[in-house]
Amino acid sequence: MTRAHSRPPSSRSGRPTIAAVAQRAGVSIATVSRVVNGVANKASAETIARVNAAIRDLDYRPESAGRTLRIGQSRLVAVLAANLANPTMAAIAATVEMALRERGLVMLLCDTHDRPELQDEYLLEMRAHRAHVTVLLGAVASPGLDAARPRGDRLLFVNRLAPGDPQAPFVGIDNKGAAVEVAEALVRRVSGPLALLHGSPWSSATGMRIEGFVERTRALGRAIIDAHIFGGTGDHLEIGYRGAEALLASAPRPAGIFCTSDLMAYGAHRRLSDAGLQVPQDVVVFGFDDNPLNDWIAPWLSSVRVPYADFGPAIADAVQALSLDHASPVRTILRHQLVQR
Amino acid sequence: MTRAHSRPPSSRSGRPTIAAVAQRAGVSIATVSRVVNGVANKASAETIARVNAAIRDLDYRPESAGRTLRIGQSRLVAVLAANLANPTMAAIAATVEMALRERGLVMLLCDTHDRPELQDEYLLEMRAHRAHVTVLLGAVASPGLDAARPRGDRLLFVNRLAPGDPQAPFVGIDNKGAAVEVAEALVRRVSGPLALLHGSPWSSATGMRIEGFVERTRALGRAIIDAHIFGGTGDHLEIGYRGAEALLASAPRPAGIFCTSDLMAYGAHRRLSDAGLQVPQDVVVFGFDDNPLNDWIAPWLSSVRVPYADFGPAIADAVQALSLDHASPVRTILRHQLVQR
DNA sequence: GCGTGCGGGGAAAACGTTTACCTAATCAAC
DNA sequence: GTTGATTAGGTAAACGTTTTCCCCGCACGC
Repeated sequence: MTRAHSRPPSSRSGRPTIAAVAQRAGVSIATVSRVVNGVANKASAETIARVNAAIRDLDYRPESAGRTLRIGQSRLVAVLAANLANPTMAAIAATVEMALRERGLVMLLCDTHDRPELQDEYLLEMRAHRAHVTVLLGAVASPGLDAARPRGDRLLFVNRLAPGDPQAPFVGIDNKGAAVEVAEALVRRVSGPLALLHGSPWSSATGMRIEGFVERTRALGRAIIDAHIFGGTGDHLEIGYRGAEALLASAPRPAGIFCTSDLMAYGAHRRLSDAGLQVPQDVVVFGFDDNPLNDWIAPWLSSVRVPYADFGPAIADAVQALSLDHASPVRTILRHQLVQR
Repeated sequence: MTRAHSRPPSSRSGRPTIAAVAQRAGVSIATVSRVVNGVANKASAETIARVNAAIRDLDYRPESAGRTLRIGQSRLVAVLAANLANPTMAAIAATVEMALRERGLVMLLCDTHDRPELQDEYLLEMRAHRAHVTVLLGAVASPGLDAARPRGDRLLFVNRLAPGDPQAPFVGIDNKGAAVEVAEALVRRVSGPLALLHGSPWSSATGMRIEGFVERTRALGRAIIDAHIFGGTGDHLEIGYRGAEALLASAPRPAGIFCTSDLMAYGAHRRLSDAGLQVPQDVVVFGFDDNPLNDWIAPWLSSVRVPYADFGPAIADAVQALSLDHASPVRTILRHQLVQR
């Protein structure tokens, strides 16, 4: 049996702990902690140097569980994305992650698949991890969401407003304004009735896109053919395909179509191509999001470009504002841009 | 009236703790813990029921930091993806997340952008979080990676073999075999020389794709025009575009092109379209990955379909095998499929 | 001479779990 | 009736941090 010292310098797990660093630097663990966290006026320059040397020598990095337990807050920022298969969401997630990292935070990314039960499960899980802030990248109404807000969980809504609470912290674009611009552009480019293609409008983003487009189109004296597809799997690609199919049967056939998402536009385009129609020569198609791949694979698609690169910093800033000053009403509207092809 | 007991039932943070549950159920915290974790033969059916009732009443969920600290292992599975902007990676990440969730694990997803420093930073961060396993969804050689293995970090390599250690736990497809099939298909479909379009082959996946294609094409007596683009940003779309440009200038112009990724194929297609060429009528283009959107937006593209839906379960299984039996050599080869369009 | 403030640093108490021991009681087997 | 195993449950010690009190020494103003 090894008659060990009073305390082994590194834990049984084999990792260096703060105690090991303290021992090597010849100081107390309190001092090490203060040096690591940069507490001012609590250590001489010489002590700081000694501690940092020990940290380097031992390859020490503080364990997050210990800190989280003590602080009651982790450095994890949970991002609950509605659908990772959507390239726009994935692109936003990537920029968010980078921006958070620069601020010393770590992104925890999940895919809720737009399902309320999954969203609720994740909300609880993230609470258990004492997430710094939970970012809902496309929230869906759910019981767990209703429960989370009064409980004091810090939530940030992105793209879609909080269901039932338009005042909740939000980062996104002016969906309605953008849809108005789409209507104006389509009226300018084609004649005759315009088509609107969408699924169930239960999210604020979809709702406002529809609203803006309908209002402006009517105001400009154009008829609207509403080709909504409710029910089914809710898959945007399929909605687009089936919606376009319905439109092909309508007379007169609309020469301009507004789809409430790029994915829907992809689906619609597929059906139109199958029917031998050229986009945009025979029919102009507008999507929404203008995901980063469009320039390469959908040069036929007009869309509303959301500034995905700006989302990262904007969300990271909002996250920090939210954790510093709980009362501050965060609301960031990013600038979109019409892309016509 | 609150008669201050010896201990408040819920911590100052306002959340119910295991102590609160114990008090309400009239048992010790040890018993609550055992019930929560399903330890057999340590609680009567009646006690279990009482504890569960208390848990429901208080809306209790164990805090992960406490558990992690005690166990020395968190339920986080870190996934370090090389490039989230690639729809295939995003799709794989989504299936991984779902499969892990079914096994009670949580995915922590990061984007390394194929940069060694970032990968190293994340490896350390995940170690600090005591990640269950770290999954490298496209690893890149780096000093931190070399350091992590002897240290005992549990690593799982997906798609690309571990740089410098082909024996390390791996989940992926048979890249070389797939590339052989591509060569055979192209030889069958077009005549004349074939083109190979790729970037720097520092990853095993790219390397084996090149190897398989080159070997088989030569064996079949066809010439190869190698249009590699090294340097630059390394962006696949751009590589494809510039590579196609080089091919347009070559005589004779190849009637079949193999791009080592779908993204490259997108870029190439864009350049070919600009030149007025039709795919696949004028030139057959093969990509690799066949990401889920191809059916909709790239009906011109032939590709190797990786079974992204199978990755989730396969990776989750590997993660569990790795954490149960450290010695077991994990190696899963998933079945790919040639998709010709 | 005396308070007073400040720079520098240590001891120890949490934070919320899990689990190694212990103790009783019950029950089957001899 | 004594053993020995098994079930049921409690006590208390970790796990690795941060932070609140302390203490000490020294300079400063009076």
